[in-house]
Amino acid sequence: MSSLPAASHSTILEVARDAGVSKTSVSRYLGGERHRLSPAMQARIAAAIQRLGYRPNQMARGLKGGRSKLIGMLVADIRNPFSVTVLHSVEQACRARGFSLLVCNTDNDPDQERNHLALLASYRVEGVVINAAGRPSAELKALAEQGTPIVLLDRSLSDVDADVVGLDNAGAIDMAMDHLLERGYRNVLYVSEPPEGASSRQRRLERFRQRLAQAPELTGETACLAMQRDSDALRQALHGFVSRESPAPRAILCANGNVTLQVAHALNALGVSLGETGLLGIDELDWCALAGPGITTLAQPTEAIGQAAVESLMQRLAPPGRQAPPRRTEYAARLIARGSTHR
Amino acid sequence: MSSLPAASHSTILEVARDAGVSKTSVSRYLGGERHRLSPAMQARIAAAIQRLGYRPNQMARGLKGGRSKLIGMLVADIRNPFSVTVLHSVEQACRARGFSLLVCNTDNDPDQERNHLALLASYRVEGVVINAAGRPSAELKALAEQGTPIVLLDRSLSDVDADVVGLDNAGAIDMAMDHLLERGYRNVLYVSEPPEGASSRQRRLERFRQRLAQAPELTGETACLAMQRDSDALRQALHGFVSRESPAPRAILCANGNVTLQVAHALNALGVSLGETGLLGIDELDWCALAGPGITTLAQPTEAIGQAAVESLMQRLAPPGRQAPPRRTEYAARLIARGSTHR
DNA sequence: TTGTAAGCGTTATCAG
DNA sequence: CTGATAACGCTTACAA
Repeated sequence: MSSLPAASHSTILEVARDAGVSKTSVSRYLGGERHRLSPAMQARIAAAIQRLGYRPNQMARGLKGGRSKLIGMLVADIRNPFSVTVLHSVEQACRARGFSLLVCNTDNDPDQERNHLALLASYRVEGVVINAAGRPSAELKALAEQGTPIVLLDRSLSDVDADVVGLDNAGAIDMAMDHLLERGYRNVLYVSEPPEGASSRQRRLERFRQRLAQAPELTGETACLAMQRDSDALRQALHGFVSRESPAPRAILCANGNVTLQVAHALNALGVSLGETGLLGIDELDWCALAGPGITTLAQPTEAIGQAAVESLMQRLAPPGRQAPPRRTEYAARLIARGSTHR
Repeated sequence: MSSLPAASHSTILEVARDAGVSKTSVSRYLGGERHRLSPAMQARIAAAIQRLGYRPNQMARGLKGGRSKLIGMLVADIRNPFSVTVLHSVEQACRARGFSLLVCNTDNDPDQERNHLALLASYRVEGVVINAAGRPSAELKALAEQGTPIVLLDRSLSDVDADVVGLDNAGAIDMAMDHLLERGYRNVLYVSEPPEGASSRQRRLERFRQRLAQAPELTGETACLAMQRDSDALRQALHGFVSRESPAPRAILCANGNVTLQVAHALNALGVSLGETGLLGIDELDWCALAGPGITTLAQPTEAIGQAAVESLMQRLAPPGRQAPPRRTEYAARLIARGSTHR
């Protein structure tokens, strides 16, 4: 039994020679056109492939027809559980359709975002899923103009044609406020990261203010702060809110999972008791049941979002004809009530 | 101002024509050989590239020299925070060296693992970082035999040449046990997922048993269970442990972050008070300070692990000569003491 | 049913 | 310094 050196990768030509057929036939065999080959030839090709351990070179494959079979995904922060869950579902959806996912983490850095976009373009990705900062860079526009389908997660961008998939932000805020009101809270602090370019953050903030304006029985305020571990600014904002005289029961509404985490840390440090002071966060996290009496959350349908994103890409990939106008898909949040909103 | 159609991607040939030079010169310009071109030509090429918005096609690039500039990474569970943190650091390290990362999530499924490996091979990745199940598949061996550098995270594989980077598992268990002893716990339950093929799990379990055997003042037991949300088996095991008569103070040692999460859920459901019953988990999680009095953990140096993995790949990529034998790099854990081990 | 030949966009090897 | 020209591994008309 001779050990095969298998020094480098074998090519389609080698397979063809080994099987005593032409490259074309092997290519056909691989490209799902086996029905056009005689059984005998199929068998010989299969054997040769087996023998040589042949694997088609996707690079070469992509070169001719332009089918890289690659989808790119830009993630603003890969350590954010929401992003990861969506990423997970995007990857599965891609795989299910024979695509692979090239994942790029931007760490919320616009420079990296532009670089990554250029990179994805250079690998000729057939579509891009973007969950990142916001400013529509030249790179993004170039991609769009070249006809590469783009889908935006959670935040929309003016100025560039792309489908948008995400949460029904206004609906989520409504759901949160309804819950807090029902539980008897009457004074609400909305904590968010600075909205900046992120349309979803803007939308949530805006809706919160609308609700405040609409409900006379309610008072409230907002705090937009950069969230970092053990932020003094956050601690002070929270301290100010919880220590101020207020006859109305108080609650804090967190704009996303990261805010919830940092607020929970800060409240913990301040010795605030959850429930008496309400706490509700957008984004479900796997530890929310464990902190104090449990933290009430609004879960996003991450699975559906990821699938819809890929679905959206695929639709635009299929017909070379005229494209439908940009479309947005919004999903409703799901409330998970826990002790932090139980007075 | 005419709007450029920019229908498709422009090629090096188009740039060459636009600049009135040859393909070769453009290629040289791009390939870091500008010093061999006259300033005049450089300027014209730069202008043409700018004008056409040209981006080299990595696919075509990879075809000729075989340099795909791609590293593959197999992740067993992308929703595991430890994996994500390492992934993050691997990606940064790759980028810093001009490589991109093709990430594949296997969801702990050996089939997917093999498929993904074949996929990575087909994209001619120049190296692979693996953080996944274990059985050395034919695909993995093929990759190794073709000379693709492979580095294993956290678990080693007999039968295939690969560097291994991970935690000093025995040292971590020692650190944990020393801490528990120092805090006065004398009866320890070690909870782990079934070790199966995972060498690191085996190593930790084995060391726990050794420590038990070495310390006469200590009693203990182990529970190896599949961890799933709200597992009955886990709840029963924990219930048995905490409700049994025992004069010696009890503590639970969790083999990894997922175990810690599930154990924390189960203890919560059982109404066990943390601290009185000790709890210590391997892997630091960002909510550990928030659960009850805070959960004591052993943090893995995830950053260092990711960097070392890529470093390892790069070293084997460089010299085409004879390769050094497989090497293993182990890092020490760091103890973060919190209320859950304070009686 | 099978094969021949012409690219796909780059880089590398030669000559000028 | 600069430029033809031949690969690289594969797909795809176009023939036979």
